[in-house]
Amino acid sequence: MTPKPADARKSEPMSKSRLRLWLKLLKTSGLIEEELRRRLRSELGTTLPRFDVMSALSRVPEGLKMSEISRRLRVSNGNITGIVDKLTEDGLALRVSVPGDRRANLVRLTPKGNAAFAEHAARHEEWIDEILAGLNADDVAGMVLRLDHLLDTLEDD
Amino acid sequence: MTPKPADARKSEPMSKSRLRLWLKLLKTSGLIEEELRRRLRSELGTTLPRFDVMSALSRVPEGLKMSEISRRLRVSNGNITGIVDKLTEDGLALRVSVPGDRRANLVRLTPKGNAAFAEHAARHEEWIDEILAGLNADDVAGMVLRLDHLLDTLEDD
DNA sequence: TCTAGATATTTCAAGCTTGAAGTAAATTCC
DNA sequence: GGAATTTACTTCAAGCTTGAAATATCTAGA
Repeated sequence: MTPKPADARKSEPMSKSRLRLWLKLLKTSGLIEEELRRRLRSELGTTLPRFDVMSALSRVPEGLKMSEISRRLRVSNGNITGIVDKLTEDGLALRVSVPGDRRANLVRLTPKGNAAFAEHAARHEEWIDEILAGLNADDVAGMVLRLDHLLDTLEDD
Repeated sequence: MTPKPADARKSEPMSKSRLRLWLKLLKTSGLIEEELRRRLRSELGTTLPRFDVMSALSRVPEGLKMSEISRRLRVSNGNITGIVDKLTEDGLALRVSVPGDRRANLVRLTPKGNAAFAEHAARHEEWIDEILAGLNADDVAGMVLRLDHLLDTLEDD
């Protein structure tokens, strides 16, 4: 990790600088994610996966199919089964059968789930604001531009 | 996820744009990480945590203490115990006692471990180069600048 | 010396995650 | 209609991850 002089970097192969970029990206998102997990746990008694599922559900009052949740969150079906089970045990979500398709369920937040998530989402937004407080509007806009470009290149497979 | 018109964004509170930035950052690193995990698994029969531990060990031929590995990788001590156990079972790493401190062990790559990691690291670098192929030298440099700035603000706690 | 505290590691329970295999129901096509 | 395929979901084993508790050892201070 000892930084080389700037002029040495220029002659470095692209693969090395891309690798360095990846390591920085990973470190950055890991640090932020770790902080969020800690706060979700200690201040709200929940976890990031549950927060993510509730977040997806909160956008669609009529509910989402299990497979739709896993598609949106990019995680496996089996994973969602377990998380929705837990949310259901805690009275935050429920499964509703889909008329005309006995294979599927719609998962929906309960009123209790909605109230809990409203609170969680507000706290989450405050935390991000605090964690990223060192970035001004230009920093944020510049970073978003770069990330959009990167996401574009990633998403055409 | 429906994008608002650009002029609507300007009046949006900073907390919202910081939140959007975080979601993009998370998505980006998640997509790349997922691809790396898949390839480590299918092409090299290993996992990201093992790769990370071997990577840390490969930089220090004389070995690292368990606690030093967990500090560098920012994961818990108990976690490292399990991963080093597995690497040891596979003959890729070994524990060496530290003269003068019977509490600690140095963990070291075996010759087999070194050979395996050299191969893994080369493939890993190729994959990153391929995954980030859409970014040219300027893109990479610009992104690194932004990330360094963000890391600076994160690391003064 | 003795003892309080710090350090190094392991163990454990609980939870997340995946990919594969299994069940059930719907759809397509001959 | 009936067989083959696809879709929806659950179950399971294996592995990662954490935080807390348990051991063992070392270190520093009274």
